[in-house]
Amino acid sequence: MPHAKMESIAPGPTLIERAYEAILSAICDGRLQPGERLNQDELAARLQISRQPVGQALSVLKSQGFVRDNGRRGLIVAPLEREFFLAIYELREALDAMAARLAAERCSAADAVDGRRLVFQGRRSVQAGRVDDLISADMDLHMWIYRVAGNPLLAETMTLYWNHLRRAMSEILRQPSRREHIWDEHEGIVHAIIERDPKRAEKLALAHASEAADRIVESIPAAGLEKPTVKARDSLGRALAPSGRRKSTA
Amino acid sequence: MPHAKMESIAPGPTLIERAYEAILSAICDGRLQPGERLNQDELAARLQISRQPVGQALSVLKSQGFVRDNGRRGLIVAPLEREFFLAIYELREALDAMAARLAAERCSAADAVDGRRLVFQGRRSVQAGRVDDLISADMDLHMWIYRVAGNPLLAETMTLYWNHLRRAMSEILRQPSRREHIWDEHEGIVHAIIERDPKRAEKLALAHASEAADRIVESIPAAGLEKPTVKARDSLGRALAPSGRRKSTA
DNA sequence: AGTTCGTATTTCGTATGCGAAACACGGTAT
DNA sequence: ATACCGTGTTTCGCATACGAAATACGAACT
Repeated sequence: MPHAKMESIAPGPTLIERAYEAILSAICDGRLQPGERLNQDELAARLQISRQPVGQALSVLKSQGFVRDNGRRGLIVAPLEREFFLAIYELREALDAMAARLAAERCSAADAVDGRRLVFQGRRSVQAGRVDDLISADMDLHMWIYRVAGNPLLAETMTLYWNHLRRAMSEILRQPSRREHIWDEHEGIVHAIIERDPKRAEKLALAHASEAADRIVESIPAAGLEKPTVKARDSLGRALAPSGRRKSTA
Repeated sequence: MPHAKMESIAPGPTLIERAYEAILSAICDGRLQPGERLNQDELAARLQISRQPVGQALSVLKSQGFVRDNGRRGLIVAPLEREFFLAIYELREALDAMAARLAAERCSAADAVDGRRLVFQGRRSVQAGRVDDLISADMDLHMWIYRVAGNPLLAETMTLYWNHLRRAMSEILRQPSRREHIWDEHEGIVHAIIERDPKRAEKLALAHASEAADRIVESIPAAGLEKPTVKARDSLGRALAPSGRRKSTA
């Protein structure tokens, strides 16, 4: 008896995946500071799990460049380095330009609706002024482009890069003057895509990425920016612990 | 007393890293077939280590797309899928073009010497006719471009992608007719870079990647290509075991 | 007091132990 | 003969145990 068409249910998120997500998000929004040391025991205690899944999650994060070996003394959160962000933006210029071009070739009517909505929501976030929302809206819009471009690997790769960028972004978005301008550019790109004008979409996306690169560079001081051992421990603990119940930092 | 300027010695490769390398190379050169199931116990036994480092290595390989979840039944080697390679080549077109352009802007005299030597060695490999050597020479040349381009992240990213490509490449290089042509193209790109002609380098690199994409597509059948459970076990075992002290690629 | 050596502590990498969930198989009933 | 069901086996995720290597600290000696 064929039970209709039914696929096997997905094996729920493992502790490894949950640890990965928890640590990654803590790094990306700054609750774990650049250069801060990561202690497996401590992370495990916060997450209320054993060291095993924490270690596996850290292995993956290391391979993705979010954490870095610290000699024989474990791992540290990757510092914010100018050259690294320059490198990311160089790649982003090439990939965003391509993405915009492909998106303009493949944009459907339904996609267009989504795009317009994202621009609207972005404008609203600018009004509201919360920095976290601005970052989310920015990411959402660019992810829309990647999705419409129809290349899953592109979306996946850029998701990683954007997680790196998020770490430096709250600095950039400090000055509210730029915010309107950013969304003017976004709107231009989206319109070019919706109107299926690949050339223009590509050109605008390239210019947008270029500008963003300039802004990043000036926002990151020459040397690595690692604030040594700030006591942001409390908010970290709360955010990492799935049940909210946390051992005090001692 | 400062003992001259002496940096701390690097902590040797861990079992995790060695397991990662061993499994990755087995996947990339086909000793582990697409779709083949990966058993932690078995891999651990072959490598003569415990399951722990094997599991960590597999976590990383999974995050990089070389292995894939197989429901609740562990992991399998990622099948060779047409869409995936199309996606890779789409990215590669953008990134190779950019890399060639940047390399042409930054190529030094010493770089030029290396580039010419790589072309020479490539031609020699074509003469010799060993497929493994051809793949290595191809990779080496493209890695040279990435390195000269001066973007470490680009080199790292493309290394990953090339490891994926290697899996499909031996199929392509079957027909020896193409080989000469490939190295004609390589030579053209290298010359453009050495002569510091970014426009031409970019154009040639784009065309080269485009052609390669076409070749890949026709070499991969429409559906996933997983040969079920071939008995390549013996060569695998020898190659994975650390005691097997010969690197064939060297 | 300053320096140096030895010991305790930290912390990772690795191995092993344990339980749960899915598969494989053989026996039984129809 | 075929369908079904219960048991044994496999295999993974997670926890814990153990040893090595490095640091940190304190005591003793000059």
